[in-house]
Amino acid sequence: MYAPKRKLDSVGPRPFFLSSNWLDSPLPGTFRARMFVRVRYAPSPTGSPHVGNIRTALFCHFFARHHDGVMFVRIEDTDRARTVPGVEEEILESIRWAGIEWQEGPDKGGPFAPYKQSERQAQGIYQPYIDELLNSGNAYKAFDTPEELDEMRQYQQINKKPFGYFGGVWRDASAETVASAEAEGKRPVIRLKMPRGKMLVVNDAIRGRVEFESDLVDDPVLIKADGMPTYHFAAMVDDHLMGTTHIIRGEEWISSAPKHVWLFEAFGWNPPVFVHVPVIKGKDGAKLSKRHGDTRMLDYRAAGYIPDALANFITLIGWAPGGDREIMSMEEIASAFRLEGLQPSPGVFDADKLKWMNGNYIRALSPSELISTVSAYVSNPEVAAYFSSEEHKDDAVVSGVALLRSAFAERPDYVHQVLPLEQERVTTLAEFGPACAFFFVDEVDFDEKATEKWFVGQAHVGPLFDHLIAGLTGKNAASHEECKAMVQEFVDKNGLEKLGPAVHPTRVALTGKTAGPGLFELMEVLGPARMIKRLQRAKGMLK
RNA sequence: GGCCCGUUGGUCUAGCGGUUAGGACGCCUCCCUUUCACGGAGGAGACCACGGGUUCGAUUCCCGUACGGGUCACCA
Repeated sequence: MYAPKRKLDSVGPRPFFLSSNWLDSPLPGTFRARMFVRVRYAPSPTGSPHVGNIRTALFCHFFARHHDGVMFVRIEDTDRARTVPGVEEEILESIRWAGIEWQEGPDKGGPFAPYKQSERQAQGIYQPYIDELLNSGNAYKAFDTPEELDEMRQYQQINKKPFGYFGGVWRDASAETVASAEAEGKRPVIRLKMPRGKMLVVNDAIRGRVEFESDLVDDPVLIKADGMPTYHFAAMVDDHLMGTTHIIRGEEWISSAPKHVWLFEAFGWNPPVFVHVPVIKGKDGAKLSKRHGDTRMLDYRAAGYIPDALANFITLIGWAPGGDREIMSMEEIASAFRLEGLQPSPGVFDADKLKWMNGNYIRALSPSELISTVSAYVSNPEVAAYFSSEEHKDDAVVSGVALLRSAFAERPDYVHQVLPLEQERVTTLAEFGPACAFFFVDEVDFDEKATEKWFVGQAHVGPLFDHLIAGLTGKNAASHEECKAMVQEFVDKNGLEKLGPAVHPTRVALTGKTAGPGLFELMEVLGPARMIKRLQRAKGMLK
């Protein structure tokens, strides 16, 4: 288990080089590599985390690991209406499955607990800060009704004005006006008073200096009418309070970044470094979302992906170690991870390449890892549910996995022999089901093309099966070599030039298919009893 | 529409002023071989979006244009 080398109590006034200008500083890379890092992963529990969300978490994790820093998780649940029960658990489960390690969070506490904004709000943590802003004149109460705001937006749209709230009547309303509105019992929101005529600079670690004209940035709501803070407010206050050194988040946040830097400015706080990572796009070029299908992180677990493979693959979208390296362990990525390797442009999620990578990871599994991995997979109820759903319906997988599951329980030794035979032929764990099914069923399903090709009009096949049945009868086991000798003997006696004409029909009789593991390996595992039965049944199908 | 960001083969990318523009996925061919797969060897595929500069020299630096993306909520 990874433990931060840095003591938590070292969080405090940050050294000069952690200012957002750190990129401009002449400090050599070696010095930067030792910089103190505290990063947060701040998801909102409004829906199942998808691969894009988890990639951000992965970046946080690798960055923190690389610098022996701290990663913490903070749940941004300030929108009560949109908070979905159970999602918080799913988020934690997703990042845990991805192999991410965090040192502080809602599940494990930490020096800055609580790590859930609804709880922080309940403790009154944000109150003094909003009061400070109100007192310093950097925030104001606005009493507009939703209808009025709608009207404003329509007006702006029609007149092609910049959209947004640029003050209305409340930005500079007199104390009396505000007081009388309050006396009427109206519930205001509190908005940040953005500066006018100023250039707001966001120092982004990937893009460098990004400028925004403050006149074009509207006044964001800080506190909603129900008293809850918005993301803009809560996240920045918390990032300051929790000692965040780097805000690693999706590129979709970049346009609200000037609001965030201004907030830090208004408080007189030293801002963290912003790192806006590029979005992940679907094949259609648009930001990855549910409608692209197969984006939910845990669906990949159900679909048979190895977490390390998925993690490896998605961190490579938008990040590269700088050479030709691609297949990298979590450790290797952590040690190679530098912000400089982050890409500014969005990347497309290529499911084919993911499959290739997953196949690589499956092949790299040791015999014991193979067994434990597949065993855990087939006993996971998520799997059947996933492949029974309408979008992913695959009966072959469902039944194959069920076969494997009961085989694990009833004849583990047999399964252990079977699995390695398909290891280099599958690209997902799910494929083990259909691929291995023939080992476990009483009667194999015959592929029509296979029987047509090898069971029809091939005079030597009948005698071949008889030969094998005769050779197998009375045996308890038949080794790879013995099986091969048997087939070879038939080939020699009948003047067949190659092994093929004997091998292929035998394979079809035994497995029902034309593709699969080496015939003799598979025969050894199958054993004489099963083979004799199958050979006899196949004999009856010859034409 | 405003603002912001981006642009190297279909996709992920290396490159950080001078390269036959490298690798990976996918695709094709061949080899290995009892099939499939793995593995190995090749191949097709990029006028480095376009147009201007700067420079002895630009994929690399600067400016435009085009195209793509992001964002414009009392959501995050």
